[in-house]
Amino acid sequence: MLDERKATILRAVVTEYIETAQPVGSSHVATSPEVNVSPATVRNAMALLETEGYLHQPHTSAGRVPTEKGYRFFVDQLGGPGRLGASDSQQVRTFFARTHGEIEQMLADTSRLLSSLTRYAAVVVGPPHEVATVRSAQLVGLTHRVALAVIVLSNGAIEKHTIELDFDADEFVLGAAGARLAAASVGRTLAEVGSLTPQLLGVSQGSEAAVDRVLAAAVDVLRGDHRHEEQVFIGGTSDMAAAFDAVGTVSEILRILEQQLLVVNLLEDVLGRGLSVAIGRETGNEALADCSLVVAPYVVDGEPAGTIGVLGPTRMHYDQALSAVAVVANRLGRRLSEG
Amino acid sequence: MLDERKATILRAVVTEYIETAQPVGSSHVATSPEVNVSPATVRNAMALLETEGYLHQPHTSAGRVPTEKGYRFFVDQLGGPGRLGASDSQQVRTFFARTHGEIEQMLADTSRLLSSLTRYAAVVVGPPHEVATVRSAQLVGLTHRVALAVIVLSNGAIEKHTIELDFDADEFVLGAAGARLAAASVGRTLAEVGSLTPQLLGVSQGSEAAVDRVLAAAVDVLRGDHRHEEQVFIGGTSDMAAAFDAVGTVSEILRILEQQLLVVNLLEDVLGRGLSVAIGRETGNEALADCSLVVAPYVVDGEPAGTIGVLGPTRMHYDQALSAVAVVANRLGRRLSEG
DNA sequence: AACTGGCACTCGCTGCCCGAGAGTGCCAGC
DNA sequence: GCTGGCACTCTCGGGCAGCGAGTGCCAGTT
Repeated sequence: MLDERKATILRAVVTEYIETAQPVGSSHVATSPEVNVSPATVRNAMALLETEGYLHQPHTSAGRVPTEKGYRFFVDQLGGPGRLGASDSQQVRTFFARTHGEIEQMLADTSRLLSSLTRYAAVVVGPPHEVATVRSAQLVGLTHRVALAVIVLSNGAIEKHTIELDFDADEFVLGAAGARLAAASVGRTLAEVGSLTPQLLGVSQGSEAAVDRVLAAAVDVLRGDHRHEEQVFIGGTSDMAAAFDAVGTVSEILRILEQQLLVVNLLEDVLGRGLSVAIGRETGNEALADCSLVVAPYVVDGEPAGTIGVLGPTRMHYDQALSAVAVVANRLGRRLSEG
Repeated sequence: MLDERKATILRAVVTEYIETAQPVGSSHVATSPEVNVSPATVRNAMALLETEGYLHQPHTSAGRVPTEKGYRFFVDQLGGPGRLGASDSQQVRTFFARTHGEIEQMLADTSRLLSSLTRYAAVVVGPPHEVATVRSAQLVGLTHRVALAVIVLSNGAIEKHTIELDFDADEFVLGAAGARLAAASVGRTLAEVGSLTPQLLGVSQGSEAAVDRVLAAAVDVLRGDHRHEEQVFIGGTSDMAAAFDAVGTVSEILRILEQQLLVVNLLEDVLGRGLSVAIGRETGNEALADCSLVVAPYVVDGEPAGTIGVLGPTRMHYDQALSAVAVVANRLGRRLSEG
């Protein structure tokens, strides 16, 4: 489709534009070491590249700027993530050697790591709580008619839900209900717990009506809420902002990032289309027309568990971003697998 | 200090500048209804206001712009928060009528409410976990040598800490240790639990050495961590961004907001100085020279529990921001008091 | 046939000038 | 003590020229 020379020239234009953010002209390309032809030849090639849709000319007598198609070619011919620079990979190594403790803290720190590596905004989507199994369940009374269901999951995450009761439940009732909830749910996933009602209620032996009512309320709450549970951690918005020059664009992007559910869907949609890079409108969001998104899933215990990604301008350093995302996803998955 | 006329003129300049972001000239001020003197008189007054440091002239033959001192006068003479507009106070009312459930969710939603009311960035600092008392404590095993201490507090918040053990603890040991931890900590504050070691270990009766070791590790972790526990929720960064015109400024502000600890200290420092508005450098942070901060504490069960605030440009709508912050702080405190 | 050098052309950018307009300070008069 | 008037300052926008980067095309060379 593109012969070797045109590919080289396109590559040079994209690289240069990513670096300088200025339209790049033929003579500049001709000085590049990989291209040893005259500016005139470059001009012919660039004119062709423009008619084929890889480049765009803001106005006559300006240099060329890559189109989305141009970036797409550039990214495709990179052929997957490369190796990380020495200091960066050192940073990743020490980060994962040092980090420990709560999973949320770790994911939040990971988003900071990723943004510090790439200098763009980083998104880390936590593992969905559905796949983890329940380790412990407990009901704790807060006020007369409000109790808290606290469920510890096998990956160290905690689900908590307030339960509003329409009657006073004393400590004893809550304790009994909690014990039965625990007995019925430990070892199962939250989804299973949610669809557990009939059997669970069937266990009723002492048949304290109050206990049954508490249990019903608890399971009800758990069933209702186990859907939008992916946690999202976003870091490096300041770096992202610095990469754009219109404050309006920045504001729009921030508005997107504020809607966590939307961000999760965005990443998973891109991943679902089998992409690891979405360029401009490929993200499926008009407001991100000037952005690119680099994503990767991470795998915990052999199962895809979550997604991480980097959001920057279309003129991002794709090679760096790809390697950083790949390495971090890999290490994060391994770290979470060992528990 | 300022006679009535100069005060009126200063007020008019500030109001006008907040509205238009353009330097305001004498003739424009003279058309304002509160000021019925000629432009020439206004000019004299404005020249004085400038020498006294309330106004600044970007260049000869431009209008005047308020200085920090000018804004300060303006804010002081507002004399506290006014009433909220009808639709805004309706929005607050329905928000607090509808909201329920987890405290974190409520605080996060509150930050969104506040940013939607003011169109600036909103910061909500959660209650410190030190003051709440422990309702329930539990140890749950995650892997062979990692356990999770789950502590439910009276305000519905949850503290969780991973405990890394240097030996294998079975379910029985964890259960026993958890029970003793619960017995010793329920009803106390986390700070008290942290300084509890001697007595707690003294209770040892069955004297299982493993149980004691787990307990020691647990208390150790709890003592170490009960300091920086205020959670921070930030909303409306996109609105904030839209209020500035230099992308560099926005990026710097975002960098501040990304450091949650710094934000907490910022708000509490301002509050500690007895201010409810910090203008420009009054915030104590050079990077916020173009920003103002409106803060208010909220009170739960008669005790100051946390802080909320709004961060916008120095030319913010102080009256709106003040009322919004005051009303939301008030309602939030009441909402959290009733549990 | 393909590449190259040369050339004419386009067009944005910069600097300059100039006039309009907004705003000021000051002064004399009421 | 306020006001109208006036001269002055300075920004802003338009118009214009020169520069330079960049282009397309063509004829010549290999």
